[in-house]
Amino acid sequence: MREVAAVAGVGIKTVSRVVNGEPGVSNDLRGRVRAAIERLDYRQDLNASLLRRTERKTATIGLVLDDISNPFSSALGRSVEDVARERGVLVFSGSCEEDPARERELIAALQARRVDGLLVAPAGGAEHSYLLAERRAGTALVFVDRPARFLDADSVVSDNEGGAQAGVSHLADVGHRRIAFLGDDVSVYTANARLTGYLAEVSRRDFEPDSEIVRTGIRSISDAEATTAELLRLARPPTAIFAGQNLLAIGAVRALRAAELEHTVALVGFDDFLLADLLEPAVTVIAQDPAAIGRAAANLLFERLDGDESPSRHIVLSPRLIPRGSGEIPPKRRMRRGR
Amino acid sequence: MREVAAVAGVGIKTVSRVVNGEPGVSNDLRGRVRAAIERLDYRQDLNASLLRRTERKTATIGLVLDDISNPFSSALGRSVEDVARERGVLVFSGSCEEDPARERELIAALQARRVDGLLVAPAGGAEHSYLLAERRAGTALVFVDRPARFLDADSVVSDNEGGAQAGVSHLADVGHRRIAFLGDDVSVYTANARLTGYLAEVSRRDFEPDSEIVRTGIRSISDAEATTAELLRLARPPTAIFAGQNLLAIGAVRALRAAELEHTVALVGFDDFLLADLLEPAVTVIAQDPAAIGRAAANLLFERLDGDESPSRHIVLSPRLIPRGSGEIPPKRRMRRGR
DNA sequence: TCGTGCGAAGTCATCGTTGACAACGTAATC
DNA sequence: GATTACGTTGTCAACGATGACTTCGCACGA
Repeated sequence: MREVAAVAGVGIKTVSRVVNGEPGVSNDLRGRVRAAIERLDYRQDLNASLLRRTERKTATIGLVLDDISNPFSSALGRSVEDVARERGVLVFSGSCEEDPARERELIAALQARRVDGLLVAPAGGAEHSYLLAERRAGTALVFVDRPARFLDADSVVSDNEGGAQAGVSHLADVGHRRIAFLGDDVSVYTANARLTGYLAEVSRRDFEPDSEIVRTGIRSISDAEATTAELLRLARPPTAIFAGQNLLAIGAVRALRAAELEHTVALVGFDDFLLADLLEPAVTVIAQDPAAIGRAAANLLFERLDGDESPSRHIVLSPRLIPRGSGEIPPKRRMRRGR
Repeated sequence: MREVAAVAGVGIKTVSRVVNGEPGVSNDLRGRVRAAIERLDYRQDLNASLLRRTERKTATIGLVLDDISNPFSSALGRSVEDVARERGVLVFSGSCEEDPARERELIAALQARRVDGLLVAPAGGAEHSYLLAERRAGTALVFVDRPARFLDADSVVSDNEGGAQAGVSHLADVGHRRIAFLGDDVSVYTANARLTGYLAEVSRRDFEPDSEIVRTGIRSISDAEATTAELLRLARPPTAIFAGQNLLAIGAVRALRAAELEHTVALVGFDDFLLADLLEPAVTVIAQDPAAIGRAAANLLFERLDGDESPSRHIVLSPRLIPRGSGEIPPKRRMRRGR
């Protein structure tokens, strides 16, 4: 900057004024400064600039998700990015893999870089009172996909419980009485809520509860595949499966295919996924709208950054049942293998 | 920081030493400083810190991709993040949507924040000589998925041409002579390379070239679906389709299904995608390894940041043909609809 | 002629932090 | 006892930039 000033033959402050488009610079000087900037490839150092500025904003936010390569997360991330871009804000993104320690590390790293706001999908089991201090320090904070624990903060989530209940209800309407549940660890908020919805509907319908067909702690496609295979080998196998997450539904499809039962055992999954409609049978899902969740969360965050100090808001989006075939398979008495 | 120093009753420099784990602080003082930090919820301001430091590193890199919500991109992004995390580096990510202007804007925003390095998948048509200045200024630069234009810089790409050629060759081996090509705009490097591979193989085999069945400028699932439907309605429809990208293969599947030709017309896609193996027929693909590409690019970037000044390196990863069924359908004489 | 007002440009301190260096106290050495 | 050495701690300037303020020149009206 000093160099630019020297080359243009002006004071350093004038360069600052030109760079920031402030008034009070003659056209002559403005031109000379512009030329010097061009010639020297000068780029303003935003970090230094923001250090000095009164309104200490880095025009930067942090996005902490479970795993940005999950289709749900990446769609959400993309919509956050789009909202941020409109405001000239850049997004740091990080995956915490359901590890509370990793979550804290990530958030600390983001804090150290003085992000203006944080969008967080908290890891299962994490506890967020430690964020109180950050918030007092002025960082906006919105929880996304999952609410905070022990901290009163904005959140944007799906109606997981209602969605799961609707899914199970759908299966029950077709005639199923023995519906298995596949879900992630119950320490994960969404997994727990969906399990709750499942149990609520099972009990509302007076189905025989059976812990043997309620499986939690399942995280990956291959976990889900193995567990489903196990379920299918039970003495009294389920006639339908409710999968609590996109990857788990995919794993269930794999296992059903392997057992050639995809047209026999019904399946409803939480989360829509690409190609669900092209499988045979097409997979009935409770679809969330990740882009809408991300957009809503980002908008909320920016409202807070703009100074909205109203009490915490909790936005709940309703997922939508999309019947496609796999959820409409009626229960059939079937022979157990080898009997 | 001043506050911390006051509370601990020490000089500000001592606080700095404690925060940075520098030696030469007595245990007594170190303890008091730690306590004060804890009590005041002090967080070091990395931006200010890095401003002052001699080795001016922000421990931050930028990742510019076409669209981070694309499965290929998000897998790549995730592996970059993992490599970065090991080094305590945070990742800014942004999507440029094949828009060179957006790409420049994004890169300028990243530069203004003084990222240490950039990983860029350049937009089609973009030209990168403007990055010369940045690189002179010390920013490391690695191109990923696509090489730079008019700039000598490291790159990590797949062998697009070879992969496409192998895919077409595979179809030809099954007996196809009339193979359609679906691809993005040829200004996009990968699309162009894959088209080149396609044309090379078509000409090597002395197939009748026919521009009617070579379609470019296709970007989305729905574009691909519409175009495929069009191809199928031709007087002389192709007996096989080569889709130049994951989304395009999916669109082609949709159209084939709609026409009930999925078992009649062969299909090979570039890029693997989730569930490709569960479709009926399962989709034969030329699989890239996005995680490996991301990892390699990130490692290269960090080597450069560590001071490696050797000439530009160009890493080329070979994609792998995965036969699954759709690519092994032999050509059949078929009735045109309504004939 | 002089004071006034105004726009344009520059000076200086400062944001939070660290590098260079000085100052201090204590112990070992001559 | 004076000198040297060393480990601890503090002071100061500076990183690149901007906010508050001052200075300067000029036109204007009394």
